[in-house]
Amino acid sequence: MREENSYEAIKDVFTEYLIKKEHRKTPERYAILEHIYHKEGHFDAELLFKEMQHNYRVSLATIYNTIDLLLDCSLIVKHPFAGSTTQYEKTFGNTIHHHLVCSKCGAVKEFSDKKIRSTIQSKHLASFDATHYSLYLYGICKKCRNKNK
Amino acid sequence: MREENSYEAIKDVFTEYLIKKEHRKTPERYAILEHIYHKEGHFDAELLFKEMQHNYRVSLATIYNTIDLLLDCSLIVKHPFAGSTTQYEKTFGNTIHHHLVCSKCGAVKEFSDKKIRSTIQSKHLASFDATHYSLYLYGICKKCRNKNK
DNA sequence: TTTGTTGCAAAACGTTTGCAGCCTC
DNA sequence: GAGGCTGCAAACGTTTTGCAACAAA
Repeated sequence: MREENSYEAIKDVFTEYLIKKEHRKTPERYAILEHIYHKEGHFDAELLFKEMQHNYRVSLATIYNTIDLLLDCSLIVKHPFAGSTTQYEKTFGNTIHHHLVCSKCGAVKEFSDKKIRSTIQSKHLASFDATHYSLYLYGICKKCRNKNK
Repeated sequence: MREENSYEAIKDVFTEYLIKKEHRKTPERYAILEHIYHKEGHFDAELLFKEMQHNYRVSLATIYNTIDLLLDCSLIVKHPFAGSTTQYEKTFGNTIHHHLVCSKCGAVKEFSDKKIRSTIQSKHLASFDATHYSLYLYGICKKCRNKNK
């Protein structure tokens, strides 16, 4: 299975990271990683907490702790969207996409553009190993544009 | 003076926005806009508050209020960098640049790439009027790369 | 066995809100 | 003059922290 394989690879990345940093490989950390990588879309700490309560008992504190680790090893990214909670997203296994953010209503839409993608990916910086990127286009969405005419 | 002209233009954008939205043109709002547009780099609400205390008395509440307005009319953007406070940046008057964010140490560096810039800018989306964009490349900076060898 | 990690609850912190007075319009 | 805006301080809600118990190494 493609998905199985890719999740196993992700798990290995995390394991390597934990070993390198001399952090412990706790079941909670893997449960959180697994949960994140088996769902789609953006999430915040509390959403994980609520969703996971059905299957696996973890405290919010542990979720925050694990989110920090996952950010540190780039398995998730932090988004700048407005709103009270910080939004995250997994970095691998997604169709690579960009975000359109409406400056008026805050709506976030995703799109994908091959040319933009390849231009960015082909950029190699001497002093920086880029593993992934986030692109946000800000503007006015269709709905808001029509509203204020 | 080039700078004077461009700041005046920014001010006009803000004024138009305030009129359109039927918000009042208060001295505090213009003072905050002016302060932001006469400084370089990223900032958060408290930094503005501290810096402005020397010249102009504004409350933190008003700063937050004004930041919301400036976000709404796209004169500033919100950044997704890690850290306790939300970071903002003016959208005009900067050399257009992209951000390199080190996943390890959190350092943020700026760079500029003509090809990336023009590819993104030439993208026209039917249902979305894009006014500006933010690009973040995530990876490991030189310092951290050497450290963990 | 050692010590990092967890869960819980309390604390901290950035941001928002309520309200009285002020100042645009 | 009316009502939006400000400053202040209190409230809110997310995230962090301290601590005792637990479990990975």
